[in-house]
Amino acid sequence: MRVLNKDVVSHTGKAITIEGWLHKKRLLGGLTFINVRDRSGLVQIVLKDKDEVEKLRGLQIGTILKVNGTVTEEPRAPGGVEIHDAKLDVIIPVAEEPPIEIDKPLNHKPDNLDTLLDNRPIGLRNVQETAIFRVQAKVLQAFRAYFAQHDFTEINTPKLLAEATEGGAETFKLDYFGKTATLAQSAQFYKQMMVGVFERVFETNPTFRAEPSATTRHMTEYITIDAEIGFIGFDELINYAGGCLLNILETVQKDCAAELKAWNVQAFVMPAKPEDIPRLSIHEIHEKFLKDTKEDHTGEDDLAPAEERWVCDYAKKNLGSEAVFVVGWPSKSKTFKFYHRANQENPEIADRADLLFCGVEITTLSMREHRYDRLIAQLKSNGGDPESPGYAPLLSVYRHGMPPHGGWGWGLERTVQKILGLNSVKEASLFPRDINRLAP
RNA sequence: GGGCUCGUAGUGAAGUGGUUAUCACGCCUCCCUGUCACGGAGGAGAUCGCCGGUUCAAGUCCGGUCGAGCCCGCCA
Repeated sequence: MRVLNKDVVSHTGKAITIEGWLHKKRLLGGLTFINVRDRSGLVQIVLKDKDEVEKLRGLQIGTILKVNGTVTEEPRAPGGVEIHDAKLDVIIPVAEEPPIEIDKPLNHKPDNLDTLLDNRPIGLRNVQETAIFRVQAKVLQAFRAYFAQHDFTEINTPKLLAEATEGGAETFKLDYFGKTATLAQSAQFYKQMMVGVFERVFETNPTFRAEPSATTRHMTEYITIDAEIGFIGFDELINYAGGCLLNILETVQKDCAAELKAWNVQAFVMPAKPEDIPRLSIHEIHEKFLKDTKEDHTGEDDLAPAEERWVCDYAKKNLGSEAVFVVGWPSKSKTFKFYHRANQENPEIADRADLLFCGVEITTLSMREHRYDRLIAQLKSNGGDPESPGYAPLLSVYRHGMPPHGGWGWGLERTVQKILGLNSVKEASLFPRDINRLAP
């Protein structure tokens, strides 16, 4: 009966069996320490018998071991217990040394990102790398818990599509039995259709963008947490997103203390709800801040990356928050999609907010235009053809009753990147895809 | 797509135009009974990304090429 490493401590004095990977050898002559890794962590084994030590000669980290021994209390051991009088059973011997170190923190300097990612299958065994993805799994759990608490239904929508209709991002095209298919750049239309069914839906879905972006915050494939909520107003939608972020941060801080410590993460500065800051006032105060430094370009319709970084820094120092909602997006702009809804009182402004966290946009949320006639008008003025078969499924649900609704697309890897303070979003993806990388 | 920077053992780094390219980790051999980045002695491992040029002499300078990183643009 196999005992997990994390449970070894509760078997003190007993003979047990553990199984796992050889993680570290330290030979001190008459005394040898080895660490064995399993899914629950590491445990230390003490070998005094020369024959047992000899079984490990020439064997590298990664060797699969079965170990029988007695759990012994030992203050000098990590965790206070270790395994004595061990008999080793080498299940799978490994002679090849790992291409990258797995028993001490890996180099995360941008210059070495390529090596880090090339050696990903083995490098991920490094406990500090593993920590990134334990946090990511926890963030996903926190999303699901939050959605469950608020009565959402989890859905899955197709990623192989006949044509791109949402506009904006470039799509990947591929041969589909002689026709051209595209990879989904968004679940937008499908989740709106599902509002007509479930009212509240969410999906954790892969998203594909054929943008030639080479930055620390872009990948060609990433995970979006899409949510769409019916019978809701703009303020309420913002509150849901703020509550969701707070829930994620609290969950991670509570359940991933060791992982955060491994990455030297300080406690988050986060109020119950992040402030709303109008986009134009960010331009204004940022320009004032820059004064005669003209290093940064201020975008007409969007925030420049430098402004996103700056406003989060500003909010942390002055507003007690590492997150802000940027509001006040123009409705007469290419950033205003045909399905967006303009503000009732001020039609020049969209009911849209971007959630910035630690200097990067992690979420875009907006109210959707739910009135059929206005939707058609906006589609036409954006150059879309309502007769196009790509729009037919979406438009049909509007004719059969769509409530006021809104939702968001939330970047999972960016969220984890910023929680852990990683340089690049690619470090928060197991096997990232970018304009140059399609493997491993 | 534009700009800038960088390519040196498996990994991370040093290297003023001048002997046999240096160091740390890892690996191999030996010593070592409380290590936990163990320690000590020795050893193997590099066509210095690639091609060409300048020079008596190139890891070093120049040009090209391939690869990577960062910023911008685009995008989320």
